[in-house]
Amino acid sequence: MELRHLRYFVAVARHLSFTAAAESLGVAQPPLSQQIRDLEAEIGTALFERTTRRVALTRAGIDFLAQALAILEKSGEAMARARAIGAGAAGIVNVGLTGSMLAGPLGRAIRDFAVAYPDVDLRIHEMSPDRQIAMLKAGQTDISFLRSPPPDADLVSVRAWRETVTLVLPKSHRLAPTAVIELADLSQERFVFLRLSDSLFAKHLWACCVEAGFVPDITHEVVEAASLTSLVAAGLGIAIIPEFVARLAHADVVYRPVAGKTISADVHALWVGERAGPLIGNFLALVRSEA
Amino acid sequence: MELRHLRYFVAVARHLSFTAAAESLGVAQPPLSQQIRDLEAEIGTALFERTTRRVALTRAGIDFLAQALAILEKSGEAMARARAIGAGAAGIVNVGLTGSMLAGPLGRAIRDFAVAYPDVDLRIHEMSPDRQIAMLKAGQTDISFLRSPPPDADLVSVRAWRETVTLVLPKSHRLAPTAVIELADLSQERFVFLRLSDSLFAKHLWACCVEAGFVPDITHEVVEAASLTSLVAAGLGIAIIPEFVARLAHADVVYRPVAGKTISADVHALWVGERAGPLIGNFLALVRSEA
DNA sequence: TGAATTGATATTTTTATCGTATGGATCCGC
DNA sequence: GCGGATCCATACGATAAAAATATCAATTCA
Repeated sequence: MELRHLRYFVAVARHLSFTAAAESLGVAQPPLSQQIRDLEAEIGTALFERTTRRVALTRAGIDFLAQALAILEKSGEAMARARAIGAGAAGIVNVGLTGSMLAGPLGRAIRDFAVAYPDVDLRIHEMSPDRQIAMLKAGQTDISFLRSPPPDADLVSVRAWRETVTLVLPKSHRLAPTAVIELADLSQERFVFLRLSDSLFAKHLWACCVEAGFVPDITHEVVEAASLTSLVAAGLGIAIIPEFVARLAHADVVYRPVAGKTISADVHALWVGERAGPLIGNFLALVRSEA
Repeated sequence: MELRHLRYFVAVARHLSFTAAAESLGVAQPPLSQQIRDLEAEIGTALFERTTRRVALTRAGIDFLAQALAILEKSGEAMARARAIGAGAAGIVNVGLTGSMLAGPLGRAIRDFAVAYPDVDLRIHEMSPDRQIAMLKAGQTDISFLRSPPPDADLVSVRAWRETVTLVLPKSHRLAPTAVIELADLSQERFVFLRLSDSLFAKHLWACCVEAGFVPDITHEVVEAASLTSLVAAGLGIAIIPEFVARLAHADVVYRPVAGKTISADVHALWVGERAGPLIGNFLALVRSEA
């Protein structure tokens, strides 16, 4: 049995006429009769009761009609779904990221993507950077967003958006009134950092401090980027955070740009080259257009 | 797209090898490649990622595999169902009858039929005789069982089983001790009858009485056959009932055969000739074999 | 009763599927 | 690193399946 048999059968069952059905199918009547005959022979029972003048469904035919319609509909859906997935308009995208990403273009991109591709299931997985890389390689996520990712032969990496950093000071800090602050001015400060063992971005900041001529005095290490601002507000030190995170303004702190050589907080997208479906490309393109 | 494409696709997806899949399908490898190629062209997206050395499903392919399996299974089921219905091993049978039938062979037949044909849905519709005939003609029931059915050009009728009648007397009745009772002996009795306007069988009994030389004195008319025995037990008259109904013995009455010319209570099966499916034949054959 | 309509049948034409032969690419063993 | 083996793709002739044309038989309706 082939789908053609079902298409022909449904046409005859709809019109209850071989002639009319053949016309609607765009074929001649004899091949239609022949195909129905073949179908009945394969099933082993008559689907139509035909006199030369009237065509009627048998009981078996009535049941088979319902099944045939369901099968044909399912076939069409299967093709449409595969086509949509292939075109990147349907499917699942698992996105790895750290919480501090969502304040920037990524947050907007996630929202807009859901609107643009309603048949795509976008799933967010908030994790530490090294776990993100492990999940990517294990195939459990499709794309990850990291600041300062390490080079890796298995992974493709492009910059998703440019971002710089912002200094966070307690309102009462001696430098709070100062407009222009350079990194070197902070050599005697006490710092609140993301945990160096977790955060690649924190290591990058540390390296920038060293390049500026001092080793930062890190008094507290936290995991969540949002915690940094709170600790600064509590007067436990100062912090350097990605500029978009500073948009979640806190009343008890002030934000100041870091003058001098720009400190990068750029975010890079990473994925496994071979498993890059069109969905990933579509999503990444949207993220970059938001920047 | 044809089911062949799905069969071929599933084979390749199962083996993840064109060569092995072709062998399992019993075709050569090139036509298999060709069909997969055609399928992918029609869908508009690749279902496999192939290097010359490795075959893997794409995301679209993974989704399509699940759909293809479901469609193929459904196709097989549809054929099997149609085959079963055509062979009279599946479907629905609507049976029209009056309650007094179920005490006889029909009750056993219904039970046994459900065992023999588990895929057949046998539905009982208890109705008055004229309503049964109307339902038959309207196509709402498939077969009916009636005593003394009227001849009808649209309906086919065969005797389903032979049955005679039993006289029902109150225990205290003057004839209760008598073993041999003829119909003519009852000319002075008061009778409980099924309603003459409803029951063809009651009309038949009335005619038998007239033939025996008297017009029965009908003091009560009821609809349910079971009510007859209760009324007799209450001393309101005597009754003549089909013999199988007498099997539901009542403590306050006695049952006596009617001697002389046999009074028929035969049950006939009726159906519409053109709409007689194999199921009806199978069911009727079982009923007759129970008799 | 005869014209018209409808489905079945016979035969030719066309299309599509299949099989064989072959080529290119990768992997594996030496 | 080289040669054989394996695997999928391509090309082409053979074959089978489907479609079209012509025609027939049966029924309906005028």
